[in-house]
Amino acid sequence: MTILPREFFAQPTLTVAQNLLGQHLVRAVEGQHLRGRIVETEAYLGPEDTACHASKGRTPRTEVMFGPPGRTYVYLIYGLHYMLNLVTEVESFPAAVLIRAIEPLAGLDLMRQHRQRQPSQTMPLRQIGNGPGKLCQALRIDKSLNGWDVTTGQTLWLEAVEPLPKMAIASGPRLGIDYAQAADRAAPWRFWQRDNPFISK
DNA sequence: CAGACGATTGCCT
DNA sequence: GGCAATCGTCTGT
Repeated sequence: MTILPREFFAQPTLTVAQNLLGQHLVRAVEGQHLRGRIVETEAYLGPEDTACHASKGRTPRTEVMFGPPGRTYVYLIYGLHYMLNLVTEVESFPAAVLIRAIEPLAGLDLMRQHRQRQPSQTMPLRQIGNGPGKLCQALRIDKSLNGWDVTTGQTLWLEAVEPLPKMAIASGPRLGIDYAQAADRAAPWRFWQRDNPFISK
């Protein structure tokens, strides 16, 4: 078992976004390891990318993206949902990869418990982590984990798996960024594992 | 300090 | 397909 090191994240963001597909995201909570395979990501490419929060400048919220790679950027959206990003590139270049979906592998009961609204029925496996807000809820990720260093192997980290072959990776425009300029809206910077049933949408 | 709004989700018709 | 939920962050007064 190898924990993804800082060098993995200190690369071009489009490279990291594709290489993250298939890797295991692990969250330690209540003495358990909740584990999911990353199956969908989106790249946010820094100050020139008008879809990237950091294009608006350096603010308290975007500060962590200006820091070293290998840390989390976690923020609240719509007052309801947390989003998990991993900071990429060299320090002071503000870019990150949004984790959009995971395929649950271990700790399923606790993940379901985190996601459950009515405890009466069992949530289908597909719906546990097939969206950026859903996977944060399943893994109990909130603002307290913003800025977390994922290379320490504690609390939240990534474990290395063989990267997917290029053939297995599909790409398309990013979602929910109507506020961005046309060219940025159209850029195919969302990546997912082809034919995987656990992607969002 | 008021106002606008968002890298979404789930429920309703 | 439409739309409400719900609040931190940012902007402009």
